[in-house]
Amino acid sequence: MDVCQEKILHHESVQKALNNIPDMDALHSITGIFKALSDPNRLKIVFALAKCELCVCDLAAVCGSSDSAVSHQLRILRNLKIVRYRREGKVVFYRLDDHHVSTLINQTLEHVKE
Amino acid sequence: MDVCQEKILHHESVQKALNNIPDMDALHSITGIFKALSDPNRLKIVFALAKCELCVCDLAAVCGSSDSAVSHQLRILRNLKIVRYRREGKVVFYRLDDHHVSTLINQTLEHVKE
DNA sequence: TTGACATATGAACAATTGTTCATATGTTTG
DNA sequence: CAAACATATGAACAATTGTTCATATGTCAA
Repeated sequence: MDVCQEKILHHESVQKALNNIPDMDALHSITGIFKALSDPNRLKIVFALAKCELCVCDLAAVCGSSDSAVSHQLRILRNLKIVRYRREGKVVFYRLDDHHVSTLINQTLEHVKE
Repeated sequence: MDVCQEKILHHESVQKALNNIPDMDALHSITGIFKALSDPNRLKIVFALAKCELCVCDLAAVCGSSDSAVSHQLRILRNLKIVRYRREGKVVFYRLDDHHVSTLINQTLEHVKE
């Protein structure tokens, strides 16, 4: 009812805005990244891995949560190509997939500090 | 049980990682920003406002959702200092509070494109 | 003041999320 | 091969989230 087009107050601006909005696919890719970084434990994982390579139970110690919980979180980060891993015997080492993400969180740190 | 300290495999790395993790307050400030940007409609709002100032019902048209829903979302963005507003008569115009956020989403766009 | 309009907000409900627990997979060592 | 260990995963449950609906606030014009 109030989604009705007749109600738009500033047509040209709305049109300009609409042109600037990425398509649904891109939109969901971006929200995926942000959602991944919106959980304190996952963010801890990323901050930790920004410093050095760590295995699952190291990360569990860092986060103060269980191996299982961390493993679930790591899968999410893996699927989004935020982290990659390398197996060495029984141990699986995780690290950041690229430096984009550290840049991202550092930039957000700046925003927050003000 | 598996949070036990004895299980840590790489003590020095864990220590180094722990030193790199911001305190809880900073951590929650950052996750707050990311959480805000992790909703498709809020992200649309931010992309829209990156282009020009818009009122609530313009934004509703852009997002394809109700005025009320948009207003609720705008409060979240307002509380996080992501957007600011200006009243002109009956109409309230929103715009981005600073350019940090547009930088942030554009950077994420880059990450996603690869 | 009254009515119309733009926006804001509280309550409630459905959908999503993160954890735990149990169990499975994969790897090394005896 | 079996046992021990590191990690992964599915199901289920509690907590959080985004929307809708009803109503409230604030502003303008008559």
